[in-house]
Amino acid sequence: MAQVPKEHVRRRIVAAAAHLFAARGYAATTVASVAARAGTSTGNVYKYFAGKEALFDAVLPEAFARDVRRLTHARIVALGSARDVRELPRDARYHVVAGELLERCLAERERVVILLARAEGTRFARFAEDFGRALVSWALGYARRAWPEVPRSPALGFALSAVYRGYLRSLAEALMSLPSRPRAQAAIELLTTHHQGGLAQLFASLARGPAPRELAP
Amino acid sequence: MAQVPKEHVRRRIVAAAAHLFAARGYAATTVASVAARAGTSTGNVYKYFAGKEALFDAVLPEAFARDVRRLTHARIVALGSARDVRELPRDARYHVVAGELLERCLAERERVVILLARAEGTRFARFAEDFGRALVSWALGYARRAWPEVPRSPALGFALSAVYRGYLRSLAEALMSLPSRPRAQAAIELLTTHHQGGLAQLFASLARGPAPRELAP
Amino acid sequence: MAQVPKEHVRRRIVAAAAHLFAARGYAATTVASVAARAGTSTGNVYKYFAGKEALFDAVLPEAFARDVRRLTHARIVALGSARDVRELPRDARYHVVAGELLERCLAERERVVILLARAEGTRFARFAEDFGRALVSWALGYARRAWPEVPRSPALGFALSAVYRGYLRSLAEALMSLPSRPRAQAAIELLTTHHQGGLAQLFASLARGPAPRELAP
Amino acid sequence: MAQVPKEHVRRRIVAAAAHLFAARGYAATTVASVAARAGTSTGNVYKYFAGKEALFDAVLPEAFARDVRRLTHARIVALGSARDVRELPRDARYHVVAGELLERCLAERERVVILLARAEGTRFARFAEDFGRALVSWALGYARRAWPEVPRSPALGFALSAVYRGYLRSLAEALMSLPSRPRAQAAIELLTTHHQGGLAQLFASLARGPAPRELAP
DNA sequence: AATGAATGAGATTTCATTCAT
DNA sequence: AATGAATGAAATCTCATTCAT
Repeated sequence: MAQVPKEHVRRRIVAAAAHLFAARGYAATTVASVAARAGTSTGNVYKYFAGKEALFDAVLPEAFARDVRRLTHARIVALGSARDVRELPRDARYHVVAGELLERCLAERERVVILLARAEGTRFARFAEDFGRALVSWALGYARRAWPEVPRSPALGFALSAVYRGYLRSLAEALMSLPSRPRAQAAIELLTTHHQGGLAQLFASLARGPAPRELAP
Repeated sequence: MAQVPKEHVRRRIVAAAAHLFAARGYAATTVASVAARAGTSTGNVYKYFAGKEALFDAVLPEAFARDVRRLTHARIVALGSARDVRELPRDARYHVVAGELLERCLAERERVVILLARAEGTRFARFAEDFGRALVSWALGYARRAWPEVPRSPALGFALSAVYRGYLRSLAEALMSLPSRPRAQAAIELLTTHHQGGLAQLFASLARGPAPRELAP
Repeated sequence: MAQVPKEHVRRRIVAAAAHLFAARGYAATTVASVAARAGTSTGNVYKYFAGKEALFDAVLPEAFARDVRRLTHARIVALGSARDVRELPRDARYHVVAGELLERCLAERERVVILLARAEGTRFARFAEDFGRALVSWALGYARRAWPEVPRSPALGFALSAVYRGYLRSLAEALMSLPSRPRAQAAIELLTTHHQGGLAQLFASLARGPAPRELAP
Repeated sequence: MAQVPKEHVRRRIVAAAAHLFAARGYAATTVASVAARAGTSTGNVYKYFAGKEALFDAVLPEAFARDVRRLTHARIVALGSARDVRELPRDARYHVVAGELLERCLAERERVVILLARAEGTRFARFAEDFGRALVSWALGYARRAWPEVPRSPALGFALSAVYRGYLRSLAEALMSLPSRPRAQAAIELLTTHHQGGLAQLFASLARGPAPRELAP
């Protein structure tokens, strides 16, 4: 047998990498610093991972990004397909981030942060941007049912995408900064309330009509 | 040899650096690329600036950050001190980013972007975070006058700070992505509407009272 | 102007690399050793070449390999198409390596050596082997006209290919070891005499012709 | 723990090393790959050998190189001391590589290959070159008896040495590439025929004897 | 004795900074 | 003042060698 159980070290390396990637970003994190934080040597990291990229893949597998996308889409569809927000189960109301998605976000904080805000230099560099755009198109579909008069414009397209990206980033940072689970969840609910209140106000002002009774997702 | 006025070259270097820092971030920008874009040589950059950090200081002087902070604070105070939003001059209504601050943002897009979103690796790395926190404390003071029942909680503190940072970031990205002045301004107005609508909704829900007639800054 | 003419340094680097690649092989040569021999620093080598591979390409461009192949083929065709060796011009007689090919070999000794014997780790790793096989097939075509009874066998195929590769290698080494041009040329002629005498003997013995009267050990 | 006889493991390690050194060369072979092929661990290799060099010594002991040298010399002396080639025993005739030497070559292919062609980076790096020179001096002695007019010249010295080295290398490659014993032996005979025919031709031409009637390309 | 994880020196490559011209 | 070649420190990655189990 070897002197330390392999799996133990591997986990320590992945944890160290996740922490540092989330804290400083992929590019600014050196393999040496990961090794140091994991309590091992630079060379040894390469016993477990083929290289820095492979280490990143272990921290943030493609499947994770897929899940985030899928779960988010599912939430939007669920919220949007309800004829009226009042039909939604009480605690799901207004919340894009709820259910399984919320669980994942809380359980895998660092991954969410990296995916949404620290992926510079990786294949997910554009994820937040692309995802923001996708969210906008999903959300616009829903919004048009409530406010059919909402016009199209480049500025609006940009603003919505920025708003969604900002929302996602905020979620990521909440997960990052609030180690206690209930606090993180509370913050997410506040952020979502803000996000949706903002969208409602935005669409209402564009439609020049009165604020709708029920809010956008 | 050449009697090119020093100031001319210096400005070209600063402009090139501002552009590249804003586009790729401080760390990812090489001095060589700045020199190339400025149409001069690497070595010559060091005739004008002591090093990469000094170049950054020239692009984004402490005074600029101070101005952003001061002008923003002034706006918040102005909005908050009005007994009623209806007292505000018409076109300033609801807008944190307006007046001189808006002018500066539009005129010096790149600096704002760098300050709020591309400062990784510089002494402003935490600016957005700290600034977000400051905005929160200013805004909370105002909010408490309108919704005295709003409780204090770490989650709320964090959420507000995140919301403000997200707002600032969105502004930065709007400035970055929309080169046309009217579009950038339109996007900023939409972002501000969203931001303030969101805050109103957030405070209202916390106060469990009805949404107020007039919105928070 | 810079402190040293660029072209001068570039040439020194290429020359140093050519020397070391030829002496120790590509893989065993470090960029640092090339830089040292060129009288410069490791980092500076990268001002002139994108990397070790690019440096190799500069030392041994694809075109050089193509020329060696083409000129050799042309010689074999020229020799083989003569109905009788006695028809060949006096000084071309017997010589695969003559004319332009000989010139290139003498003028670019190190490149020939690298191509034929020190290319491990580069895209020319298999050049000598492939080239040997090609030479065999060209030469066998000619040989069958002179000795139609020559049989086919794996051992013969292998032996011919080895003989040709050995011949090429010898040429390379002659070029390497004999700095004086007349000596190198003299050695090449001797090597060619040996090579061709050996082939004649080989084919003759296979054709069951008489063994020559005299034999060297 | 395990009471596997030490000698068994040792042999497996040496065999694995011999195979890999012959296939890829000393420098390109990693100790880990040797261990893997031997079905043991890297660490354990160091229980049997002080290091990579010691492992090489075990694969290719000085005695082996000495034997190759001695047996070859003996063959040359035997061939050279016969007043006439016709006095030699039939199957030894013309063959430098025959008898015990041939046996050793066939039985210990890998070692011969390493010694003659894959010793880059070891103390035998120059063996082939030195050995070629030695062969030349032995052979020249013999040749002068048959062709007393053969002149001395640096080019001739070099050419002979190259020819011998090429011959040795070819033998090594035949041993490498032809796993079947009869084929390897057949190839060796063909290579030897070529080698000796070439020498005869070479000496004859130097002695101003007539060119042979037929010539290969 | 055996394992394979761990180490650290060295290789390639990048880039802020310096320096000769 | 201007140039861009030169330098050297640091990052990624490999591998011979050591060591805890």
